[in-house]
Amino acid sequence: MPKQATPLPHTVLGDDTTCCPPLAQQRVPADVATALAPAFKALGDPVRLQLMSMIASAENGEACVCDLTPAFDLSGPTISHHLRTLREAGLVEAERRGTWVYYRARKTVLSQLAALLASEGRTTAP
Amino acid sequence: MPKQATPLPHTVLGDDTTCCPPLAQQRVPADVATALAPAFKALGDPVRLQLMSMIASAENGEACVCDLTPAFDLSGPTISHHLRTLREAGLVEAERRGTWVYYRARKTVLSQLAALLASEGRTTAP
DNA sequence: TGTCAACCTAGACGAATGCCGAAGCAAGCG
DNA sequence: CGCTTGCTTCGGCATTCGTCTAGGTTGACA
Repeated sequence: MPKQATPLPHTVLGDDTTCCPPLAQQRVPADVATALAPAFKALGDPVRLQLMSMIASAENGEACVCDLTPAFDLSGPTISHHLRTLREAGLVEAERRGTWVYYRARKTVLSQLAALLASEGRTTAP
Repeated sequence: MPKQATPLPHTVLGDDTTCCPPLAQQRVPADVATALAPAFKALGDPVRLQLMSMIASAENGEACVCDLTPAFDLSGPTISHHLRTLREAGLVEAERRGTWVYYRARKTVLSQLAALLASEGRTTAP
């Protein structure tokens, strides 16, 4: 019975992760770096960066794979593979509705990454 | 005399790149994605993410390699290779002063990446 | 000048990545 | 029921990546 109710077995990053003292303000510990690096790695490919943008900027916050795939000169399986990478990095989540699969951006995670890179957080508490 | 004053031949990203309508607000064009992806890829490794943080959060905004290397269980050349990757991604710049080499974070670039990931920019201009 | 220390470059090698075609599920439709 | 369409998974290559050891190159100092 390896079939269990494990809805999203991947998803390393949680929505509630309080992981975000700006990178330039406080040294990132090794374990945090290990947890966050996959997210940056997932964004470190032009195709995935575009996919991420297309999903995040889509109309209802979600995009159908059938709209994403024809935007590239790549095979369906390859796009699927990139989407899987984004999913496993915790950057998007997928949902099947009828025939089509929709991807939604996890904006909380994006915000965490943005906060980590931001130079000016609130540099000094008065 | 192939020795020329070529201080930083790599450095893809410029300080003045106006590359940053938030990813979730407007679809990232292919050429922009191609230009930015290497920066994210460079951050997509735990060691480099820590290096980046150590450099960016260092005292005078710069860190000596001699301080960075012993912080990891890795050989000197490996650290040097990671620093080179960060340098070629335009995230840091290096300078030799006497015996030691100092790395400085290019905070402008970091801010650009942060702005790209930020969900809330100023969503609608009134 | 010789020597030492700090750092980079060169070359090698196993592991991971990006890509594809083929095959497998899932939904819908005849 | 079977066929078609949408998407994923599987198995395979060629390429890139992370790491190492060995060998420079640069600067300081006796």
